[in-house]
This record gives sequence, C-alpha cells and structure tokens, in this order.
Amino acid sequence: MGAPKITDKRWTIDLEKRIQESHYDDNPNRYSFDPNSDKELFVIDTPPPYPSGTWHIGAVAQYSMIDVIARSQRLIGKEVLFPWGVDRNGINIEFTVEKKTGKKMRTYERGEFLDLCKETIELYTQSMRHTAKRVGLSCDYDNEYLTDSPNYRSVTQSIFIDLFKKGDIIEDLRPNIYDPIEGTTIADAEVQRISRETLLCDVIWETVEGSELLISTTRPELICACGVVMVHPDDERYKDLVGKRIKLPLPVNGRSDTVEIQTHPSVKPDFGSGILMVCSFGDQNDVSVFRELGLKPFQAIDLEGKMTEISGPLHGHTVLDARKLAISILEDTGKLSSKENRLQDIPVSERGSNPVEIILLKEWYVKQTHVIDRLFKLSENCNFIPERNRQFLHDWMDGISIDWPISRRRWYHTEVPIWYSEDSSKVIVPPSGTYVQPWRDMPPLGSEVLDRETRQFVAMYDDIAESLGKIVGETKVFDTWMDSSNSNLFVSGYLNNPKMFERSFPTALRPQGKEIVRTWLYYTMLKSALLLDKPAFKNIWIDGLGMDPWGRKMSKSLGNGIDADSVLECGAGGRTGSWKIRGPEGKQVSLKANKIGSECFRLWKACEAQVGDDFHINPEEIESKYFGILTKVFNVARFASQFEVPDDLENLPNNLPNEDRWILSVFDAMMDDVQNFWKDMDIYNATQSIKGFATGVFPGHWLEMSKSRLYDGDYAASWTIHRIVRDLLITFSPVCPFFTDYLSTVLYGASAVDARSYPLQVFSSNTNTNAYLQLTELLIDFNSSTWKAKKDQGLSLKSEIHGISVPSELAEFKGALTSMHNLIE
RNA sequence: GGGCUCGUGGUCUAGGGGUUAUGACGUCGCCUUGACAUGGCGAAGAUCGCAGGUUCAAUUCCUGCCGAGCCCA
Repeated sequence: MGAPKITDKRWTIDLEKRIQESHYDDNPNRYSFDPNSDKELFVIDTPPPYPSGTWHIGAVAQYSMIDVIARSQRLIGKEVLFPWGVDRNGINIEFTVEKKTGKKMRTYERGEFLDLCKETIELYTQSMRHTAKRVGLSCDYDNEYLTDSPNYRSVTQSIFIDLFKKGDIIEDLRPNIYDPIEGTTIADAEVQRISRETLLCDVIWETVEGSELLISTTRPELICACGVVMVHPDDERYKDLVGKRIKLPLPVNGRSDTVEIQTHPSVKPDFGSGILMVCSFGDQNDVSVFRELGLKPFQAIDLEGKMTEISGPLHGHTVLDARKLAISILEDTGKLSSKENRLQDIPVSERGSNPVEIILLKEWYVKQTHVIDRLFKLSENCNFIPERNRQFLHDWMDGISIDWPISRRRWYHTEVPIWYSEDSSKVIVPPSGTYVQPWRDMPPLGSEVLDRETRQFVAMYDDIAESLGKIVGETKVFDTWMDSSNSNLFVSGYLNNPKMFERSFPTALRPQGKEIVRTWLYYTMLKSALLLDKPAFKNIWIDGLGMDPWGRKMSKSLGNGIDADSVLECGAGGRTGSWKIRGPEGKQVSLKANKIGSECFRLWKACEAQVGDDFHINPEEIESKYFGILTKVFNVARFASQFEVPDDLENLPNNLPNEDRWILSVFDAMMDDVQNFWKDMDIYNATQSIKGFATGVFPGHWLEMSKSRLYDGDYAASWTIHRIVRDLLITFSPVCPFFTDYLSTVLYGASAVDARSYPLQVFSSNTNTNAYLQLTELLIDFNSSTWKAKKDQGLSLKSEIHGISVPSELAEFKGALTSMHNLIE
C-alpha cells in the first residue's frame, strides 16, 4: 500500500482534453484496419457527414454511438473498419459559395466555380475532423474518403455504366420536378411543402355546343397545357357532358383549342364546381392522369421558368407574371366569374425554397419499380436494430410508383460519364476505374462505343473515333444520392479490393438515422440489389433523432439548436457552458452546465435511451445525471491504485475468501451479460449493466467488506480489486474511451481501448457460481439493515453494535461482515 | 389530409395481459464511515396521454381522440 498511483483528484475536462490530444498520436495504428486479417471482418458503412460549418449535436450523439459499436466489436475480436468519410458533393456547397461571393453559379466559368467549392468545403472538412476526434471517434482517419475525390467518383461512374449496360439505367423524356430558379431537376425526396396564399379563380368555360361551365383553378396560366377536363363518374350534374368537347377560355398557339370532357374517380365532386382541368403539369395527379389516359403532354414552361409559344399571349412571361396576365385577360373577356384568396400548400425545393414546376425533360433514370418485390425479399435477410424500424423501409417501398431520376443540371457533383456521337446514335463510356468530366474531357484511352438504344458494344473508341464526328460530352451530373448509395460498396472494397469485398459483403452494419430511410437506406438497398442481387447489409441500426429539451426538432428557425462543440468543450479551462434556447412558449430559457465533455456526453447517450427512440438533449441533465458516475468510477480506480498490482492477474489465487469468490462470481455474470449485449449491439443494456455493477454492489458492498483486508496488505483482496478494475475498464472502454484509457494506462500500463479480445471469465466454465449469485440480494439487505440499525440507534458506522447476528444463509461471510460492521454477539 | 412511430412519478427511463409498476436525476429528512457529500440510510411523489371495447383480468391487445416526431400528398 502507498500513495495512489492516480494522482489527479478527480476527472476533469482539462484532463480529458490532455488525453484526447495525444490519443491519436500515441499509437497511430490504433484504429487502422487490416483487410487481410484472419479475424471476422466487420465493415461499418458510416454516414459520411456533410461539412457545413457546424456539426449538429444530435448527429454527433448518434455518431458517438456508432463509435461505441465499432469499439465493442473490436473488443469482442472482430477486425473492424470504421471509415472516416466525408460527403462533399451537392447543391449545399454550391449555395454556400454563391452566398459567400454574392454571385450565382451560372455566372462563373464551370471549372472556376468547382475550384471555389472545393476550397470552401475543405475548410469545413478540417473542422469536422477535429470534432470527430474530440468526441473520440475511433475512425481510420488515415484512410479518409471524400465523396468528391476522383477515386470515389470513379466508383459511382463505373456503377452507372454497369447498370446502364444491364438496362437498369435509362434515359427518357418524362415529367420531372424542376426548380426554375436553380435550373435543375430535383427528386421527390427534395421537395418540401409550404403554406402560401394563392388566388383561386372560378373560370367560365364554354362547350362547343355553347353551354357554360365553371372550373376552379389556382393555375390559370396553365390553361394552354390543358389536355382534358374531368368530372367524377358518379356526378349526376355533368352526366350529359361526358364525351363532349370544351373550348379553352384563353387563346393558344400551335395546338387544338378544345379538349374532351372525361370522367375520373380522382376528381373531388365537392371541390369548387366539381370539374377539374388537367394540365401538363400542374401537379403529380396531372402526371398520373396524363400517363393513364395516354395523352400527349404540352410543354408550357421552359427551362428558365418562362411560358412557351403555346401559351399565346403569355409567351415569354415568367410563371407568376403569366398568371397575373391570364387573370386580367379572363377578366377583360368576361370569363372570370370570381376569385378569392386561399391558403394552399405549394411544393417548393428544399434547398432554395423556390416554387417548383413539373416539366418534361430528358433525364437519366434508375429503374426501380420492377425490383420492389425482390427488395422486400432481400431485406428479410437484414437484421434491423430495433426490429420495429424495419417498418420505415417497408412503408417507403410500398409507396414507390415511378423510377428514380438521377441526373441534375448542377455542377459540384459527380458527372454523368457519357459522350454522344455527332448523330446522337451512339454513346461513349469510359473504362471502369477512371473518373471523367465529359463536359471538359475527351473520352480516355480504353473507352467503349455503345449503341445508344440497344446498349450493345460497337467498337473501342480509339478504333473508330474518326467516324463518330464531333462528339459531345454530357453536361449533367448525378443526384448526390447516386454517390451516397454506393458508400457500402465502396467501403467494403468493391472494385478497389475484390478479395476483401468477397469477405465483407453484405456490409456488416449500416448505422443511420430514421429520417433518411427513404433516401440513403432505400437507395443503397436498391443499388446492391440491381448490381449484385444481394441485400446490402447484415445489420441495419436505425436510431431516433436528437430533439431539444422539450421534444421538438432542433432548427435554426425555432432558435433551439445546440452546437456540438459547446457541449464537448463545456468545462475546459474552467469555462462553464450556457445555452440560450427558445422554449415552447417562445420564452428564452437559459441552461447552464459546469462540465460535460466527450466522456460524459457519450455515457449519457449510451445510458439514456434505447436505440430507435427520439431523445431529448438537455446539457443540464447530461451533467447532473452522468458526471457523478464518472467521478464514482474514477474514485474506485483511484482507491484501487494505492494497492500494489499483483504480477499475475490471470491465475486465480488459492484460498480466496468467500466474499472475494462472491464478488468475482457477480462480476463474471455481469461481464458475460455485457459481452452478449456487445455482440447484439445493445448499447443501452451493456452500459446499464456496467454502470450498475461499477457504482453499486462492487464499491458499495464488496469494497466496504474488504477494506480492512486491503489496508492490511491481503493478497487475495488486492488481486480481486485489481482483476475487477482492470477488466471492468476494458468492457467500459467502448463507452468512455479517454476515461478508461487514462485509468488503465496509469494502473496497468496498457490501455483498455487497445484490448482486442474480451476479458476471460475469472472462474472456469465448470465452476458453478450460482450459489454465490443467489446471496447477493440477501447480502445487500443485511448490510442496509445493519447500517440502518446503527443510524436508528444513533451510532456511528464504525462503532460496535450489539444484538445483530449474521443470518445463517450468509454464514460464509460471517468473518468479513462481523469486522465490517463491528458486530458484537 | 394520409401513413408510420412514440406518449409510464417534477424530469429522463425500463418493462410488458395477472400478487405492492423498474431504475436514475431532482425534492425532502437524517448521518462523516481509514477512495468518493461525486458518499450512506430513509421518505414523499405515477388513476402507466384521454375515452371506449375485447378479456375472469389491461398500463400492456383493439378502436377512436388528443399531443409529439418522422415521412408523404
């Protein structure tokens, strides 16, 4: 016995930072991955974060739990790849650059704009990596991947070409959701709805025979694109009109000025007059009616968001101006019966908040409707954690009815890797593994020429380049989900390491939030199914979302966001944290905390909620509930550190007293439970079990029973305390890596975070410890009641007490209990 | 408007057809014990969102409603 080896009096944020700052340099290969390892490969398809300046506390919380999984899987002996990837493609960074420079993308030269995006996103990438290390993520940082790197983009392009050759990717002229302000197609998933006031006009239409009808519309400018007028099949009022032709109430150019009246069940008889004009394209319903009836769509709006020639007098006006003009023409000609303001949900682009239009465009599509049934089958092989969140994927797949448009008219994205021959009959695609930018490159050596329609191989490009005429590179790019949906293939070694891919696909784990099931998870499952006819993953871990302290989503507009760094740095250098957050009634609420840091933050998330539920983030609560647990465990270790560590902690000493055999049995049972929880990626129950043992029965009961032996230098007692503390720190290390790293290094000269096999049980498997386990409750009750008896008699806890005898069931502990409580017969 | 998920003491949370509903934080009272008031002993506090239904029995299953969240139109 001597002075504690652990000299720090308590766990502090400054100590945490000291450890953290050297942690990744101390042992640079700590978290690297060996694809040739004999161990089971466990590849995690981490969600590559999008660098935008700040990292949301909820996302960091989720990421730290992925880290707990990575670390615990290493601990149970798997070779874990926890990649550090950063998602950098997309319209987000384009907007940031536009905002910073005050110039729209299209006013730049394309190459110059790309350079600006790259520079800007690099800055954000650095700060994100810093936060990742600060929160203790055990990623393989040396092999960082960026989704805008040539290596990553070439995989996206190769997969596109493979799917194109197989016929799963096609180009077609179809109605698409289009943002006229940003000039690009967008996917369903990128459309938002906002409530806005619009004019609902009652327009008088006249049939060829001369009877007048009223049709309500908010889009009178689209009358020129009307393909049919519809009523409900059961609507008695209009039975006679069905099949008749009706005149368009506004002049048009280059098309028939009458349309037919038909019936359709989608018409709501009680909306307006119960008559509906169907235009190409006012909304999704119009699209499906046009497709159903086989009508030829009219192009009323062009790529700049202006009216086309068919709109006659509206030609050249923007949609909004055209609407006003259409209304005034209708008024002048006496065809406007009435108009009124109405609150209506209108679709806008998620990024720009611009009202979107549905227009006909030639775009690239991934065919998906034909494989949905197969996807359901394949997804049965995936283990969902928690199982109930499987439902999110099912619901989304149930609702899929159209193909996935993947091309965009933007710039900072992966380019569609294709060139067209001068006569447009042939296409040229690059060889697998090369990254190309067709808008400025010529096809590289080894490119192939394919027939554009049949996709059949024609010749090598180099052999017939002359005959193709002036070739034209595709200028469009991919939806960023085209890149993201390859992440599992990329990290598992697809194309880059076939040997590893063979062993590690389906990817061991996809961890993600529930809000991107419809996009990231679904698209990834789709890709793996189309390409390999396999499920993408073995395990899919879907967590809930971080909410503000009142259970609302954190957002800029609500003013209730919490920045990750403010929590991780809270307490550093003695600086406390304070957060001003707008509460539910609009009142500012001030939250304060003295010390949190990464270890307390991680412990909180691990303990607080089962995976899959939304969780409330309240810094005050994180500190008050969980910092004390760190202090407690720290103190247990610090206490242990004053007793010499036995040389041999592997072999059970002879003649262990019963109380040591008892606590070691309890410890074995806990360790065994936790190992199983780690296997099942059940962070909550693993951490709860560790916490219960480490702050409860072990220090509260065994330590009190064994203190005097420890002070007397008893070998068995110090063997027991050190064996338990050492292995406890190891199984706790996935949750609190810096904390356990520090304690274990000082005490035992080896960091708990470097353990690559789970600690062995203390007792061999043929030792029956049940008898001891059954005594735990009795023992706790006896201790508590003895403490209470002393208190009731006004005695100090160390003074003698008469008249309490150790019950016969606990006879084995009689000696220890008698001296612990100072019992006098 | 539709689909899905969630709703358990002041706060967070476990559980799940059946004797007094789990734990933690907070609150209150008492107490220094050779690591630790970041400790110990004890107390109060929940008609398990609301209303129906199924059942011998529901907080647990079903339906509706209310509230929150995600997604969609």
